[in-house]
Amino acid sequence: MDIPVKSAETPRWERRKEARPSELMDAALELFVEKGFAATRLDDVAKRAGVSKGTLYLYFDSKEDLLKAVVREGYVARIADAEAYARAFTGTSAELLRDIMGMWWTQVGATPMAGITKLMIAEAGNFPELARFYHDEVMHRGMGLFTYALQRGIASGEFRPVNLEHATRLCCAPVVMTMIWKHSLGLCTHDELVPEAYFETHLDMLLRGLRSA
Amino acid sequence: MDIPVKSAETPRWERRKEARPSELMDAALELFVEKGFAATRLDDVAKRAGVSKGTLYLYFDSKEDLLKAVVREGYVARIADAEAYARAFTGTSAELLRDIMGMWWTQVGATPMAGITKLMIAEAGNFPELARFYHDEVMHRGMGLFTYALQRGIASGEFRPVNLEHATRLCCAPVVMTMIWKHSLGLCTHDELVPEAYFETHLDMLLRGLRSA
DNA sequence: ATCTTTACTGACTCGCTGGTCAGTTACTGA
DNA sequence: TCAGTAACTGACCAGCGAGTCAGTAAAGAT
Repeated sequence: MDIPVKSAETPRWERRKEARPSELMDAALELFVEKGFAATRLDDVAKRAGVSKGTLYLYFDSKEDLLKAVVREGYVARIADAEAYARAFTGTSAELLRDIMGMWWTQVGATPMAGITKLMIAEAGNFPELARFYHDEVMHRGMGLFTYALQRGIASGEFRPVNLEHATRLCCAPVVMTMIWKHSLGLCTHDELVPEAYFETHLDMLLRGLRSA
Repeated sequence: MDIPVKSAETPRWERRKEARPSELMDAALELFVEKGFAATRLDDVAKRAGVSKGTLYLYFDSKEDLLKAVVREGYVARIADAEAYARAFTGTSAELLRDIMGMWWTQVGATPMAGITKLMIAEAGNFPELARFYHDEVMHRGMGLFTYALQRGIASGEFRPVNLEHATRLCCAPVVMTMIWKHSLGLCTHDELVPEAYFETHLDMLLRGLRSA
């Protein structure tokens, strides 16, 4: 009697214990960035990952737990790589600044991970511990890279002495703004901005401002 | 029998038709900025404004309507004022840049209104029309002020020719970032940054980068 | 004083969604 | 081939909060 539709064909679902968490986190990242944390339904996250909501709860304790996983996952070891790169660098400090900015954009800014920054800005008030983690482990260490390059240039006489805290922020602000823009107001405009060209202008202006002459 | 507590004292509530809307919008602004749109309860908004939720619905059709009112209200005519100021300005373009930035910070950045920017970034995806309104009427016009000052300086030979689109964004990014920071990750750090000093450094660097020499 | 108007209240409804769990089905290995 | 296991499903529940409305009382009119 049972209707034997698709019998012996592909099973209705597969067991894929390994792949599920990252698929769920990818789906969650997209939706959290797009709609915000509170406005995202877990049913939708599960659907986008191709599973049911029950499965989501096999891998994550709660919605907040999922958010934390998404943020921690996105951060990964990229900053540590960049730190090692900076320490080993032997060229001019101007080149180092350019490299750090380029790596930041190509490996983070131009990827979906850039959305995490927007997400943390939107949700910092509701998840203070998570915000602190992100601030300490991502923002602060990331900014530290620029501080290092600036300090290095000043020590060698390549740059004039400037307020390090201020100069570091001035390096980062245009890049962070561009990442945020892409995932917020930029969505409702036909944006002609070419980030790479923009950052080239940014570096040019910055280096003129840092010239020791 | 009725317990005559506070009889003949202050009435339980007052009729204040005129003041209610702005009081409600002020309360809503605070909570939206603090918790985000979806995570804010209208009961809390009403309570903070000292009324019941029913009263809120006398003045606003829905939660979304309240958000729109808050955003439009915050924007007000400040930009128009600044535009008039810029057109009438007779000093150097460097001074004009400094004035625009200073006015922006003191009249918006340093007030609760700065939170609207963060709010729009967080909610742009959920309210496209509102985001477009904010983009066109606030961001775009605001950036136009800097474009004007830069163009003016280039025309007079005070600044060297630069990509206007890029330079405009470079002027704004540090200010916008500081406003956003104040209302997000900045909440969980004992931030030592003095915005006024930071913007002074920003202008100094910027003007060195713009020097025509 | 008393009536009328209307700003305001707060208890209620109802849809929605985070979270649960008993049951189902794909795999495993003997 | 046929249990045994565990990954997965989806119907369900409980609580929450946006939005409603019949009733209340403050201010104004007569």
